[in-house]
Amino acid sequence: MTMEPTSEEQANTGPADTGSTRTGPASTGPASTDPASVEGYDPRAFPPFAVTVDLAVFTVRDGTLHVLLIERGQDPYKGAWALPGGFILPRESAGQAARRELAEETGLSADTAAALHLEQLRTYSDPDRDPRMRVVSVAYTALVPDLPEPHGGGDAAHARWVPHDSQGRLAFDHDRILADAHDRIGAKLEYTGLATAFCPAEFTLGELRQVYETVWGVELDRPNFRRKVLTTPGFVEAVQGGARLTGGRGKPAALYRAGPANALHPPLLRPEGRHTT
Amino acid sequence: MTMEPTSEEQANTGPADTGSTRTGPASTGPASTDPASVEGYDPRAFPPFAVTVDLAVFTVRDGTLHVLLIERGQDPYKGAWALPGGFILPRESAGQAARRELAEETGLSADTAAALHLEQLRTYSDPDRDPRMRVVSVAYTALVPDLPEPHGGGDAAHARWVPHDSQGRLAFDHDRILADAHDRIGAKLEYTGLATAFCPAEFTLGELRQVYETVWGVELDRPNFRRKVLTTPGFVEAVQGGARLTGGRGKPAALYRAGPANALHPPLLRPEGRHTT
DNA sequence: GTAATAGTGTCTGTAAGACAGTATTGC
DNA sequence: GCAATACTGTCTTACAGACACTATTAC
Repeated sequence: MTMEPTSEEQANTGPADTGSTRTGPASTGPASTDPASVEGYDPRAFPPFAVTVDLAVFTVRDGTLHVLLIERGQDPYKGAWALPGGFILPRESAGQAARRELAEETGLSADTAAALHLEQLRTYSDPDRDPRMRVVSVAYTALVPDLPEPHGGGDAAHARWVPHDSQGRLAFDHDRILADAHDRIGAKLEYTGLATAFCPAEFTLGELRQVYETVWGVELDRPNFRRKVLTTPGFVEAVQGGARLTGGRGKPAALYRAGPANALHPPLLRPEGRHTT
Repeated sequence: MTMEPTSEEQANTGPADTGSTRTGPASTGPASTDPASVEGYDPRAFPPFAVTVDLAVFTVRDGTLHVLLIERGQDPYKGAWALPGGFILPRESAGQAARRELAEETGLSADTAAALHLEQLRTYSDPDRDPRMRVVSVAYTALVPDLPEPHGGGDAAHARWVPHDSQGRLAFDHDRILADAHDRIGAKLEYTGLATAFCPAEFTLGELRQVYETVWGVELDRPNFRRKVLTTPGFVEAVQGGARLTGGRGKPAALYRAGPANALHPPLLRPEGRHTT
C-alpha cells in the first residue's frame, strides 16, 4: 500500500463538492441540521446501493501463485473471468458474507473455510464500476494452502485455480482489485507471519521460502532465510521428530508449524525492499 | 497491522452460512445461475443498504494528537461525539465523498482540502452498527497539519478538534473506527514518509520528530532520529537558507520540506516495534 | 553566566548479505 | 560415485541504540 492517494481518491474532487447538500437520511456520522433528514428513513429517499463482497483468493501451487476465478455465464462480461463474490445478506456483516462465499466457491466445509485466513482489502465504489447499477464492493483477500480443485455443486462448479499473471483481463474492475490484493500480500509477508497461511499445517522451511519467492518473484538465499525465520521469535515452531523428503532426492527436511507471533520483528524485508500495500 | 482477523471477521461465521442462497440480482463477482437474478435489477428486490463515509481526521497540536469530532444534534446518540461523515452521493465514489466531507467539516476551500492526505481505512458493515437501518460505512483517515479551529457555516459549525484519548465514548462504532485509524497511522509512520503530512510545508526536524513521538507515545533519541531521516533517500529535502526559532530559545533549526519518497527504506521502526493494522 | 534547543561524532551490538563447507538422501 | 536437497558456520557490511560533545540562541 503506497502512501499515494489512489486514483479513486484523486479523481474529480473539485466538481463533486456539493457544499452542505444532504440527499438522504441523517448520516451515521455527522449531526445533520437538515430538518428533512431527521425522520427520513424511507429507503426510497436515497439512491439504491447494492453492496457485495469480492474475493481475491490466492494459493501457491507448483511454485506458482494461483488465483481462484469464476467464468461468468451471463452479461455483462459473459465468458470473462471474474473474482468470486456475492451480495451481503440482510443480517450479515461483510466479513461474514466473505467467509460464506469463500466456503461456497471453494466447495469446502464451513469448518475448514472458517480456519482460512481472510482479510479485508479495501472497498471499491466507482459509480460506473458495474454498468447495470450502483454496486459498492468490499474486497477481501484470502490465503489458502494448496487445495484440491474446487468441486461440488453450486457456485464451486464454475470456479478454477488460474495461474496469476496468466489470467488475462478480468471483468469489471477486478484487475485492479487483484493487483491491489497482490501488492498487499507481498507487503504483509514482510512484516507478518502470513506466509504460513499458504502452507499446510506442517511445512518445511523450503516450502515456506518458496512462498516468499513465489509471491515476491525473487530468489532468496537459503541459509540466510533459515537463520532469519528461526531467530524471529514466534514465527515458526519445530515439530519434534518430523521430517519429510521434498524433491524426491536430498536430505529430508525438518518440519515446522506456524508460531504464535503475527508480527515479525524486525521485518523480513524483500531484497530490493519496495513497499506497497 | 496484525494478521489476526478482526472481531468483525471472526464473528459468527458458521451460522451465517446459508449455502448457495442468492437473494438479490446477479453479483458483480460470480456468475449466478439463479434464473430469477438474471434480469433482476429492481432496487426493491434486495435489502436497502445505505452507504456512507466516516472520517478519522488527525492533527498534532501542542504536542498532542487531536481528532476532528462532531457533536450529534439528534438521536440516536444525541449529544454524543461522533466522527464526521455523510452519505455517498449518486454519482460519487467513496473517495470523492470523503474529500467533499473533509472540505465541508474543516471549513477549508476545496483546493486546500484537495491537497490533504486522505486514505481509505476499511469498511464497517455490522448489521446493527446503526440502530435505525442498515448502514455500511467506508472509513477514511486524513492527516492534516495544525489547522485553525473549524469555522464557517454548515457542517463545520459543529466540528471541534478534541485531544485524542480524552474524547470519551463516541457514537455508533466510531470508537473502533478511531482506534483502527490510530493503529494504522502508527504503522504507516514506520515505513512511509507520511509523518510530513502532519507538518506545514516547511518544518524542522524537531517538529517531525514530535509527530512520531506524539503518534507513537514514545521518546526518540534526537541525534539518531536526525541521522535516520537525513540518510533515508527522498524522505526530506533541505530548504536553502531556512531557519526557524522553535521554542523561543535555543539554536534556530534548519527547515526541510517533504521529499519525493513515499516509502522508507529501511523503515523507521518504533522502539518496541509492535506492528498493528 | 544558565537554560534550552540544534547539531556532530563515536562506540557498540545486532542483524543481514555473501558464500564456503558439511550432511543426508535417491539414483 | 553423482546430483540434489538440507543444514552449519564465518566473514563483512550496514545500521540502529546509546551517549558524549559542540553550537547558537534567549534570558
